[in-house]
Amino acid sequence: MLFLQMTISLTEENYIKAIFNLSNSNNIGVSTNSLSNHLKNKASSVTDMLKKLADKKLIHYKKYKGVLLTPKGEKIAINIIRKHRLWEVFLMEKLNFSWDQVHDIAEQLEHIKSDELIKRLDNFLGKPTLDPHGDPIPNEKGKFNEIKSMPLNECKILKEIIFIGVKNHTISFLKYLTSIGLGIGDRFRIEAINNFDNSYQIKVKKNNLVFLSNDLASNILVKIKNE
Amino acid sequence: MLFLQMTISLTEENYIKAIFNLSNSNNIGVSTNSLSNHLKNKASSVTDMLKKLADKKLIHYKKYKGVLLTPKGEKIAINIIRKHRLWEVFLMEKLNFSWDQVHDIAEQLEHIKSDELIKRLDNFLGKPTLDPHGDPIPNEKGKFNEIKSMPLNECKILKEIIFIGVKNHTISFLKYLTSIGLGIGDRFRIEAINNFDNSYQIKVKKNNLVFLSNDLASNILVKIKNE
DNA sequence: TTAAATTTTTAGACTTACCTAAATTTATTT
DNA sequence: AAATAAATTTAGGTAAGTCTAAAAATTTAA
Repeated sequence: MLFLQMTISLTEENYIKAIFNLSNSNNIGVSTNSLSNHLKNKASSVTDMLKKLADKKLIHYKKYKGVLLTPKGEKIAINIIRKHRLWEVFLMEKLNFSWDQVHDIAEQLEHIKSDELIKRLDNFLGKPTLDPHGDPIPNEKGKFNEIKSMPLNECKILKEIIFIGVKNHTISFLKYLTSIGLGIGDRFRIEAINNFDNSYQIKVKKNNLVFLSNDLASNILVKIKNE
Repeated sequence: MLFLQMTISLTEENYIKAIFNLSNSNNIGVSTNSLSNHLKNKASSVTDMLKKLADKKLIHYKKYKGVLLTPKGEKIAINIIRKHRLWEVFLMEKLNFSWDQVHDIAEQLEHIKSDELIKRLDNFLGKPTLDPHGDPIPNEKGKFNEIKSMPLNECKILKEIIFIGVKNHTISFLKYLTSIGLGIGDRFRIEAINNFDNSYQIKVKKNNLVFLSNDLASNILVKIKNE
């Protein structure tokens, strides 16, 4: 049995990435026009490429109906995003670029083909889980750390949650967090959710229970630990 | 007055690099066939591209006569080589790749377009002048450090010379160099060349005169300081 | 629910970078 | 200096990825 390694062109990679980025969590297909706008190509060119990607089983495509990535296509998209974000970390942390300079360069670097390179780059950077813009970096298996702001829509009472950042960067907010004993990197569990005002009671490691108002909770970024 | 930035495709870059690498120091044009072999393209394809590069004033091309790079073309070639070698240093020194793994990856990375990136990478790596294979890395202006093994064919008596490496890596050779007071990084001047046996007398900084046999001299790598 | 507007696809063409086969030029031999 | 061999170019064709213009399907609105 012979397995041929399907090659994916740079252009195809860009279409796959665009489809991924334009996909909503609701499973509504991405329209030809939105891809056309996003990629700055004519809609007719998009249609041509969609046929090609469908032939390669990277997308589900029904004429006039918009597209979604297949699992195979999604894996490719996530890998490109992983590479993009790791390179952004490299550019900012090692080469001291500012956040507004890195995108265009990472856009080129994300297409470099070498799994070993990305493995080593990941290690070199200390296996970061967030890029400099605060976007999550999927791991080698394509798994994203779930980074959300509270309130969490699912029941996460049982899982360990890590406090990884804030939306509101005012000094007073940061001081308040410190005063209640919540620092970046702290792990906690939700002990109770008060349905009346959507406030939380959380237990920070080695500390007492802490009360979080919904307003406060919605300004912190958390990561739900990968299983 | 409007200056249009000429864009050079990846393919064109590879042709320019190939022409540079196949050019001898004697000014004999590179043949279509040698490019065809080197690039693994048919000779007819090479001819097509040569016409295109000539239109862009990147090469001097006369039908049936072979090609040479114009100063403009050479500048581009040297910049690609600079990028390639800097990335190789990065891959080996920062990501711990072995020398046989880096070429293919650097072959991709050399085409990333960003002057600022290369400037910062160069700094990050400590502005190296040699890549891991011992090949010289041209500086930002495209100037190569002259790295040669002795005997030097030109008269370099007056210039300061830096001892930067050895061809022969045996312990006994290295021990001998140490014993005569010559270590890597040492600067010296040639004080005399003995025409009879092509041996040298050199003056190492702050030391006495040292005698170098031709045999010994031809096993050390030196850099003639850029003016 | 039919007409109008919008979206998407089809059809046909262009450019880049490649190919094969044939023609031409240059180099080598006798 | 012909004749042959080798190198190079020309001519015509292909695939990828784009385009414009026109046709078809879908959606929106009267």
